[in-house]
Amino acid sequence: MTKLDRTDLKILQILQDEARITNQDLAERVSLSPSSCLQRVRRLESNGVISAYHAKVNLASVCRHVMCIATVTMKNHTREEFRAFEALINTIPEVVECVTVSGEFDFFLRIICPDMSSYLEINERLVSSVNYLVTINTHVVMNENKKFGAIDLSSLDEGG
Amino acid sequence: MTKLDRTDLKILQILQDEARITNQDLAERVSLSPSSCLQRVRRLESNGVISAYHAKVNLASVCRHVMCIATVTMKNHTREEFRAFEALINTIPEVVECVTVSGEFDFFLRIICPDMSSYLEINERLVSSVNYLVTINTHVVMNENKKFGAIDLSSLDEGG
DNA sequence: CTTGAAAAATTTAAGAA
DNA sequence: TTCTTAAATTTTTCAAG
Repeated sequence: MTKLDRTDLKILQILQDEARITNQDLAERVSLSPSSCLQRVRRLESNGVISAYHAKVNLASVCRHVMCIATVTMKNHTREEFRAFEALINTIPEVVECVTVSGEFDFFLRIICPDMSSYLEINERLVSSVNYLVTINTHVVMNENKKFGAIDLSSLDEGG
Repeated sequence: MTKLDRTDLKILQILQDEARITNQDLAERVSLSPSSCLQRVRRLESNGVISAYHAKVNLASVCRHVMCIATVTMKNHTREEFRAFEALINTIPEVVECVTVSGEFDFFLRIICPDMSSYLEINERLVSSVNYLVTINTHVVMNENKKFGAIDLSSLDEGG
């Protein structure tokens, strides 16, 4: 783990929300010269502190779609079945997120697909993956109240 | 809703994962001249098709933290209580995502905070918001199997 | 949409705090 | 080290076709 100083955190905070800011503007915002600002950004990139830059696309303007969140519970908690399920997930592009969790569920999935009938197909593939020893509950996203974008790094640093 | 042609979709697909690509390189990838490529990107931005550019920060390299997913069920499904809850969500930076869903739960929340004790504080604030007429179930994220980044636009267009 | 020139930004290198 | 300055390179931007 690299040590990050206050300036690095400022850079990260800005780039989280304005990833295409010019280096000159960024340098000014953090009170550095452009070259030393660039040096820090490059270091954050090569250290993996910044792992990627994403454009956020307003899907509604591209095409109709549905977003669902599915809770998944495996009947048998063997390593093999988990591995098999995770492997399957990675072959389905509509499954855009998968996390393993503690508690009554094993996974949360986020699935984005054109309509409910295509959702049902995906659901069937997921359920059949481990010989139907899997319970999936689906929740259609009706509204995105707060979207996952930037994280307030200061709320993490100072003990929330 | 703006009409998007094949080239726009290619641009969106690339920018989703490589938001800081230079316009020259982007132009080459989509077989356009730099100036007309830039024109398209600017149009996508001003139409809101591209809503933001985010740097993805590897939180583990910044500081210790926990990510939780919480399911929320309101006892009373009145508009006022929903509004109150949504308003509260927006005052808590550690709640980085909130969606309204159909099914047995009303909301899914994603919460990122320094540790479980700060999580408990946030939980208490959420529960007390509507006179404790709210049920929250917490799931600690143990592993991020597949992270939410780019969406395969072709899987949406062609009927999944 | 393309070309091509002007303006701006990025990147590199030399050297100071 | 990390920073700044300054020059060279590359990119962005805009006008004209």
